[in-house]
Amino acid sequence: MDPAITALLAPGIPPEWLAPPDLATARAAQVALAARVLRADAHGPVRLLGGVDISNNRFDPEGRIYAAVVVLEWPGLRVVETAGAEARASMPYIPGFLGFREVPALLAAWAKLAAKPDLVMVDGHGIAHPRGFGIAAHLGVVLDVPSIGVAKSPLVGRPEAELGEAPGATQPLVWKDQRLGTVLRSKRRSNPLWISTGHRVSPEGALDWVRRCDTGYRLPEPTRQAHLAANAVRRAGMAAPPASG
DNA sequence: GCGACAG
DNA sequence: ATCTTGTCGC
Repeated sequence: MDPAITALLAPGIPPEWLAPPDLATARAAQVALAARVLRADAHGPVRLLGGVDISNNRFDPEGRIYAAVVVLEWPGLRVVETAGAEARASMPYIPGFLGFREVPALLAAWAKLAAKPDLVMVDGHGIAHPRGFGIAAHLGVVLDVPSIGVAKSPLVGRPEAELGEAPGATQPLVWKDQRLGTVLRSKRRSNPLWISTGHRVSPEGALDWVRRCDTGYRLPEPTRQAHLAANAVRRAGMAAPPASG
């Protein structure tokens, strides 16, 4: 295990839990770690916003994962730093276990940042997950950083009522009598975003932050920039693009 | 038992 | 997730 990465882990997070040997162990780790998720706004002032995403090749026999972390100033939403990393996938994509596939690569990129974000948006679900531990909650808990899940399609739960067509329309995202987040039509004629608490951010707070990061695209700026950055990392075949402004 | 199933 | 430019529709 890379010491640069284990040094990032919050106290009480066993490094070996990042890459469980089998799905049964992975599931147990999710249940244990989900107990640490804070579903309320419990964070300090936000001056730096983070966005993370990964990119990979459809049929790369090497199973390489290219991760990117972008840091944006708040307010302003300008990208002030970008970090990338390449890692081997420890497991294939399995719905419900995305965190184990992508988080290690994200941590490797995170370790390269000069300044860490105060709050991060993740491409995927937070607590809107079978065991309440989607990738946004996963990253948030292992780093103990406030996080928000911004997914492009559903995993569990549904809008409380029919979602309006107008841009800005919302519906509470509910599952098993719990409000986990919000379904948001961020853009006209686009499929909605599935926003949920990751860690240290309430379902309502998560929606507020996503709305503050609207730049006219379907995705909020942090996640949108992270997606572009991850693709750039992969196409360049490099793991450490220089910081930009 | 069967279908659903983030990226 | 990714292969890919222009094109159709609102």
